[in-house]
Parts: sequence; C-alpha cells; structure tokens
Amino acid sequence: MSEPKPPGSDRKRSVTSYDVARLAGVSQSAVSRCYKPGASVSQKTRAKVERAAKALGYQPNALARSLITSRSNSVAVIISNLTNLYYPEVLAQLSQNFSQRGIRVLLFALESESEVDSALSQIWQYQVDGVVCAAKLTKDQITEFSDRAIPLLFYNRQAGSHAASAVCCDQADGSHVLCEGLLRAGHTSFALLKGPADSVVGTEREDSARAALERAGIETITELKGDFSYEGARDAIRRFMESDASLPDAIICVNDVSAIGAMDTLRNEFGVAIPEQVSVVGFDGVGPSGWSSFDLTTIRQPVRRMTRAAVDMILERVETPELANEKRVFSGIFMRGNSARIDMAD
Amino acid sequence: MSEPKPPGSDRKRSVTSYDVARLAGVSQSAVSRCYKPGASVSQKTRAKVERAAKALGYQPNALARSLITSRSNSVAVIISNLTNLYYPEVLAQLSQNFSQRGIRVLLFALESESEVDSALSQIWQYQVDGVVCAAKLTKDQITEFSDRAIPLLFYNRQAGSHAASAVCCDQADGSHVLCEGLLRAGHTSFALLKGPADSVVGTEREDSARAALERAGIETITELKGDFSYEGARDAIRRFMESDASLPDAIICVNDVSAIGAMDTLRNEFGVAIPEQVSVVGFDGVGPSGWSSFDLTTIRQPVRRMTRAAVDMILERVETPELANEKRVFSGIFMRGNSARIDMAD
DNA sequence: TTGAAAGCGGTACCAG
DNA sequence: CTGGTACCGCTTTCAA
Repeated sequence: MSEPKPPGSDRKRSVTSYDVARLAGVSQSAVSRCYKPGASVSQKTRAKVERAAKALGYQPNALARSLITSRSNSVAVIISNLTNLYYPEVLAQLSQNFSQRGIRVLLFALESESEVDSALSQIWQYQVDGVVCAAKLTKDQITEFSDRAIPLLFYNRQAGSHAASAVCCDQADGSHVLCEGLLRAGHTSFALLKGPADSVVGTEREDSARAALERAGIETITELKGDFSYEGARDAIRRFMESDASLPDAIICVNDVSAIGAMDTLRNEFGVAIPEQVSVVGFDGVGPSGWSSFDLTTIRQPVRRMTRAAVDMILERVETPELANEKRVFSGIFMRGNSARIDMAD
Repeated sequence: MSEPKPPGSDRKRSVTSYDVARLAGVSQSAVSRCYKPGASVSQKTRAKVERAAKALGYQPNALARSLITSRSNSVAVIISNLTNLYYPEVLAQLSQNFSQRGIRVLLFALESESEVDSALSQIWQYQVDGVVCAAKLTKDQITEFSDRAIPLLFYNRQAGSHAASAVCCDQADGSHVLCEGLLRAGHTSFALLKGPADSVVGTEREDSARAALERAGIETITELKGDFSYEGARDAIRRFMESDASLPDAIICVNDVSAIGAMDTLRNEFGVAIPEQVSVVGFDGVGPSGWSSFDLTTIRQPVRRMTRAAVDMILERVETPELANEKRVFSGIFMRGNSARIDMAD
C-alpha cells in the first residue's frame, strides 16, 4: 500500500470501503466491520462510517465479499419449462422466499433439457451456494454436485437413490385418491391422458392411476398420448374421437392443462357433456383449473408449503454441509370441482 | 507468494488456476490466458493447460474474474407480478436470450411494488451489468441508475422522460384498433373493464379506448374496476349485473385474463351469450386466450421480438455506455377470435 | 509467447 | 475496539 493516489486519476471506479474509511477518518477494516452482522464496533465509529457511507452512496461489493468468504449468497434455480403454467407460481414463491432471506436467485429457464449442461457449466463458474432443480439430471450430473460439495435439491423430481435432497408432491397418492373417488362413483371404463414419456412426474401419476384401476379389476384402460399441453390434449382427444372407440366414463389427465384441453375439445368440438357423459380429472391445481368454465376436479399441490420447505432445506445444507440429504413429500389437496362425478370416502 | 503449501493443509478449497498451472507445469498467467478469448498462447501451452484443467475439473471462478474486470456478465430482471400469466413467457424468453449470450440472469420477482427498494439494494451490491425492469420505479430510483452508470431498460413501462431505455407494446394503438373494429360492427354502448388505477399499462389502454369511443360520439361508457385478475373481473361483472344497468353491446377489457373472467362470469353465472349479446375483447394474447372456450378477440403482444429487442438493447448499452437511451415500440397483432362481433378495416 | 507481480474490493486474523 | 496485513482467484501490465 504505497500512495499511488494523486487525485486526478479519476477512473470510473465505484466507491469502495477505502473511500468511506478516508472520509470517515477510520481504517478500512473498521468500515468492513460495520457491515458484518456480529462485529464489535463502537457507537462512535459506526456513526462516522454510516455518515460517510451515506454521503458517498457506498454499498459493499458482494462479489469481493464472496470471493473471500467463499459464499456467494446466491442460489441457482433451474426450471425446465416455465411456460408450464404450474411453474410460474413455484418460481415466484421461491424467489420471494429466497429474497426475504437475503439470497439472490440466478434463474436458468431451460427450453429443452439439453440445455442443462450449459446451465451447469455456468453454475460452477458462478459459485452459487446451492441449487434448486426442477429438471431432470443424469446420474453423472448429480454426482458432480456432491463432488463439488454444492447442495442440490430437486423440486418434484426423484432424487435418484438419495444422491440429493428433494421436495415432492405425492403424485402417486394424488392419482390414487382421484381414481378411488371415480371408482366409488361407479365409473367402469377409463382413459388415461398421459404426459411425455420421459417425464418422471407424469409417469408416476400415470402408473399410480393404472395401478389403482387395475386393483379394482378394471382391465382395459385407453391410453392417450399427450405432452402436458393444451394442444397436446386437444390433438389426443381428436385422434381418439375420430377412431371408432366408445367414450370412456372418465378421463384421468396427467395435469390440469391437459384436462382443460381435453374438456374444451370434448365439449366444444364434439358436444360431449362434462361431467354427465364423461368425468374429467386433472392434477396440480393451477389457477385456470378454478375458472368457472372448467371448475376442475383435481389435486392441488401445496406450492407455498413446498417452496418454503425447499428454501429451508437448501439453506440448511448451505449452512451445514454435512447434513444428510432429505426428501420431503407433501400430500396434494383434493379439490372437488364439477368436472367429474366423484364420491370421496369421508 | 512464499510456499505455505506443505501438503496436509487440505482445506475444502476448490481447484484454482494455480492448481492447473502446477499440474501443467506452466505459470498461472498462462492458464488465465487460455480462458481469455483473444489471448496469445502457443499450441503447446494450451494443450498442456487443457489437459490439466480437464483432469482437475477446473472452471474459472466468475466472481474473481468479475472483481477485476468489473463486469459481472449478469443482469437483473425485475418483474412485479409473475403470476400475471403474461410474464412467464416474457421471463422465459429473456432468460433464454441472455443465456445464449453468456449472461446470467438474477431474478427479482416482486410480490408488491414496495419490495423494489430492497431489490435495488441487492442489485447495487451485486454489480450487475444492466437491469431489465417490468415494474414501476420512482424518478429517484431511475436517477440512481444513471448515477451508478448502470444501463436500465423498462419493459412495457414508460421510461419517464427518457431517463432510461424501453421496449413497449403499443398499448394505445392496440386499444384503438379494437375499438374501431367494434364501432364498425355497429356497437353503440360500451363498458370498460379496467385494471388497477396505478398501472401505467392499464391506463394507457383504457385512455386510448375511451378516446377512440369518444371521438366516435359515444358518450356514456360504463367503467368497471378490475385488477388484471380473473377474480377481479368476476367480481366487477357481478357488481355490474346486480345493479339495474342494462347490458352494453361490448366490454373492452384491459387484459386477457380480465376478459376471460368477464366472459366466464357473464356466461356461466348470468347466461349471457357471447358474442351474440355482448362482445368481449382483451389484450395481450396469452395462451389461454386461444383456448376454445374463450377464443378471445384480442391484441397479441409480439413477446419474442420484444424480448429479443430488450436483450439486444441492454447489452449494447453494457458494451457502449455512452449510447443514448432508446425507446422501441412494437405494434400488437390483432387476433380475430369469436368473442366479439368485429369488422376490421381491410 | 511467457512468467512475475500488482491489484480488484473485501474479510479475517493479528497485535496493540 | 482498532488498525495493519495477508489473502480470496483472477486479469493485466511489464520485462524477459
């Protein structure tokens, strides 16, 4: 620290703790301490520093701080398809919860799961403290997290053999509840409007529904291929209606948007009455499922509790890296709408 | 740099350029150069470094880099209400465009506009290169951006007297087009389902609609208070229908979600036929506006072009800070649905 | 082309 | 409680 500070070399540098120190007439260390939560600074010093800081508009440089503390106070959130209508709420809640706890959110909104690699590469470089992931990762990718000792939490994805923590909605239970209700109401023929084959969430819901129906002795279940989207559902229903198959009593849809697409198409293109001729059920409890045109019978995911849990769990593991992974499963909430004839147990 | 490196002090440090240098048998500077685009490194050196880096799983620390270059390669995106159904697409597009250009996105999803201050404070500390803002800022807040020389771009908000750049959809023009079409089709009595009073986007649309109607000699326009949401629209319609006013020929809604709420309520609660008894128009062109239950007549915002422009403009200004602010206005696209009787000029 | 050394803006440990 | 000083991991002159 010689004195290469002859005024006149006014580069566009932003104001640093040294500037504040000089103006306040204290050491740079003193300034630093004023911004550290549990530090011991006298009232007088603190006051001088605060005045100087305000005068200069000083804000500590988070990057420099992170460099030395090796804590960036930021987490990455990876979401595979934001346009899914279910994720915006998740993201909003995550973002707000993290914000309240002073954590910045780096968003990676993937258009396709193939972009995962580039996202991860950015994540490694950026020294995030943890990652919340609502996309599928390969085993190797998951391993890299533990190698780098970065806490990873899956949101509604399987934590493949507990290599990471996870927060999930109980997909199987939700589907089960719906199927039981439909069976109890006397439905005997069923169709299953599925999601993309590579979606774990989707297949869990589908498998559970299939299992519940088969247990009840239902043997033929028409399977329709969808992709979580309105259009996918519409096309699937069109294909089905143009075949000569007869209408099932109920259609179990992999998610709400599919269910809405199915309802709309059945009603508006084929004049099918819902729920009189066909019962339709969904899954998720997204906003539009409550719109009066649909009034969908569905399972609502407790998004707020799930996101809060996700934030708690990941931050706990940032604080205490040796903490074991944990999986928390939340039951969905049955929403009785008017899109299905259904009898609940109680 | 003495040698305090007797093996055994294995702290959980991550692998640095020094580690790579040692393994590759070159200087740390050489390693650094290999990661700088236009640097001069011999083939041989580069090869050695690359092998070592791969072996160690080295990734440069972006924070350290940013500290010295004073470029974080990250931008902040501020969005006031992500649950708006219009914003998720915007956010997804912004995120993808930035990602492709190697820029990280820090997300600030505000629940209420009062959280702006805390978001800004985080933004200052984080040394972002630029900010895209879809929320209202005060004059002082805008000024702080120019004081700190951080490029700011508003998305669909007025850039108050050109203190910042902006990308907007032409709200006034869109409303105008819709009103003209409705007038041409012979509608003579109108209701305006408004947004929150403090929304600039909303009032622009409303003012333009009002002006177009008044120019055509329409004098009484029923104004209904909404808040951009389905529920707000539903409640407004209920209040209206429970008054003894007679149905207008057309309802001009401030956005699609309001329009959907209005349609649903009119149809399903009051048995009003749309568009036979009432025409309904919206604004935005969100996904659900195309669902067959609604098939909304609306103005679609060219989101992809707008977000691309936003990304281009902000990054241009990061590269070239002296660039003047700019405002780019995009015309919306008329979407002829079946929710309104409407005649277009051509 | 290469390596040495001086920082970027903080934090943390140290003696006083 | 305070100031001095060694770093965090990288980029960037500057000589060699």
